Amino acid sequence: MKNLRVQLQVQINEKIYLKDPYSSDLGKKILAESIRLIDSLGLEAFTFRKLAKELGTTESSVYRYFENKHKLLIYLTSWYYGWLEYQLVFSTTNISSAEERLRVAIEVIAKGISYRESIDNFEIDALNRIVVSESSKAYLTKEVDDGNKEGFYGGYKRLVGRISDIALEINPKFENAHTLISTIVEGIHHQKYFADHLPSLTDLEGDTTLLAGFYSDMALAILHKT
Amino acid sequence: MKNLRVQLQVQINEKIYLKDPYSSDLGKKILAESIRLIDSLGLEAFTFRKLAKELGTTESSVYRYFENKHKLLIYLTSWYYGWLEYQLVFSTTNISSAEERLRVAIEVIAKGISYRESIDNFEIDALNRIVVSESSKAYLTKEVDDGNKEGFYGGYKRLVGRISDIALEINPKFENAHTLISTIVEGIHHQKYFADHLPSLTDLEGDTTLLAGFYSDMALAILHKT
DNA sequence: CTAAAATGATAGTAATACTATTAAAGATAG
DNA sequence: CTATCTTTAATAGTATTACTATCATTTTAG
Repeated sequence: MKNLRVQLQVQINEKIYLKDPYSSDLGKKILAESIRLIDSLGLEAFTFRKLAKELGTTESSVYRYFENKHKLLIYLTSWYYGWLEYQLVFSTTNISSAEERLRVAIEVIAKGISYRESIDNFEIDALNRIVVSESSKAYLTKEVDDGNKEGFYGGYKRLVGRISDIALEINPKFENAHTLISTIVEGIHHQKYFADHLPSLTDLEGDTTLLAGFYSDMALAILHKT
Repeated sequence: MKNLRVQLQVQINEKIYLKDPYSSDLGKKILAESIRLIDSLGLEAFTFRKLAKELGTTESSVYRYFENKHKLLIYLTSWYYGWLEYQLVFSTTNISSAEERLRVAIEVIAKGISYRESIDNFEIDALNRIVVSESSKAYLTKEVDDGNKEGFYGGYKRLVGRISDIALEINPKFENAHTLISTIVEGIHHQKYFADHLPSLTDLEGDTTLLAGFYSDMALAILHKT
């Protein structure tokens, strides 16, 4: 096993970008800095002009990589879900119990990406926060159907599909696996946001273990009931 | 009982608007037309200029009522949740079984507002769609904490609080009532959206009875398990 | 060393998100 | 019924956003 070096790369749908940001230095800097800026300004106040200024480059250079900030957001969330999928597969192989695998899967979603897992020097905490507070804007738009046809949401769908399969192992007759899992994934994000900003809408305080515990219990309760 | 006439009015936090849209004809037209326009253009492409044009009035007149389109969105969702709260109270009084009340409550959320209930001549279907696809943008913003301090999200919180109370009647020891209910309310909206736009993330096809059934079963499963 | 690719510099346009000012209409009170 | 107060309309203007285009310069790869 010596000298085993794995080049791990999240595969992103090519239609999301104009030019692969991983193909150049500037591209990678655009990703890293946009994570920092979107996190600090919020998606609405974030602009390519501000991004370019932070990077000491020009607007037109940024536009060479992404058509607009919405596509960039889709890129970032796709990257995130791609990474989580890897995380998920990695953490659940060799666990024979489907119930245990479901618990682990939900924990992965609740924990998000952690520092030691990340290869690129993105600010992972910031990316986690972006996913919590901005990711639903990636699909809550009038262009969702076109984007869906182009496969922009494939990463998210695959993740939900994979966990749904685990749920179906637990109860093959359960008819709402996708509904259940997408509810849980969205739920985790919303509860984290509520814990930080609208605490009367939640009982949790942002503790990811408790959060994962709640949703695991809920999933198992309904999977066993039906 | 003859001549019983009730003036039903949803109470809206005064800080949301600059001038009460219910206080004038133009104000009411702004509400009605903005519902139609936001539904057809989406929030991003919706502007006060376009709204004014549709109404045959001017931008500055619209700005006299609302500071910006975000506040207008908050107004519309507050109105919606205020109405739903009334709906909820009305539909659940005189039901002695807490379980049955929870089922009815979830059905109310899933069904949204229906035509015969509406007093103002808003396009109710359009408002229901706006809530599904735009309402989370009302709080997913950098200004959420200020807005929360001003009480902008009171309607939503009260609704969740009320249904949580029903859940607690069923199981007084349940510690995650708010988490459960806000998950369900958000879940209902997301599942409706997924059914229309990202069907592989759901198993339901937009049938509100099935949707309500799923979430009721889920709620009761976890309320009884714990 | 040269060609090709990538970036930088600069400019420009249409639309957005407002604010301000003044004129005209409508309602209301004495 | 007129004076006045409020509301709306008309017009203008500003800073910013969201791009697109062009061309010069630098970097990189063969």
